[in-house]
Amino acid sequence: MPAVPVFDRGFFARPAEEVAPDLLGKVLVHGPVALRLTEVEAYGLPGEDPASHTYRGMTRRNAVMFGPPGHLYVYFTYGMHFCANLVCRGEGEGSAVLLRAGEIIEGAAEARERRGPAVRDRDLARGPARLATALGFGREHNGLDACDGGPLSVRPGGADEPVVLSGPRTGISTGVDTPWRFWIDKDPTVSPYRAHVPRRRAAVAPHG
DNA sequence: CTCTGGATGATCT
DNA sequence: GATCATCCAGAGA
Repeated sequence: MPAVPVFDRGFFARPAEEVAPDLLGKVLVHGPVALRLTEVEAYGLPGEDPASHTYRGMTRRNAVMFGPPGHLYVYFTYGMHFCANLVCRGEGEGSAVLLRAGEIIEGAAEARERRGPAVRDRDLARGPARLATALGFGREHNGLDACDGGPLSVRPGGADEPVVLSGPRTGISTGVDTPWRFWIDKDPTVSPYRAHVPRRRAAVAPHG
């Protein structure tokens, strides 16, 4: 049987804003679950993109983003959610593409087991934290290589090139003028756009 | 569909 | 101490 073409490290060794639209329509595979990517966001370089986790330089959390391209960067946020990126550019640079949404095309049973029995098909991976859950990404997957022939890989999608649109990134408080969110036009699995809303934490009961 | 607010803890200043 | 690349339930239209 023919070998399945898999995206190599060179595919990711480019600016994230170029890799991001190229990922749309491609298939991200993690173990038994395969997902057709429908929405992604590019995050840029230290000192250049204020919305990027690498804006202020390397920390323990974002260290994987400064490593070689083609690896998975998983981070924990809002006290309960994981989100996943694919590292771009070259080692030491600090850039990545956030995986925001997709359509589950294989392993729907596993994805639903992780997401819950009542979740509709199109909502299984509609949103970055939902996508991470559906694919089973957690802390232990931070740094996982998508180019080493292991359980994580990116493969070609169908022959038809998707219609790609772009606009401002979702849920961020800075860098809102950079149109580095990319999605497939009219795809039902694309997450609804939400502007960032600053919110105060619920007031703690005053001493009693 | 839209809007609102709560959950919950790691991370960084 | 404030923020956070979010999700969910509930109310209203």
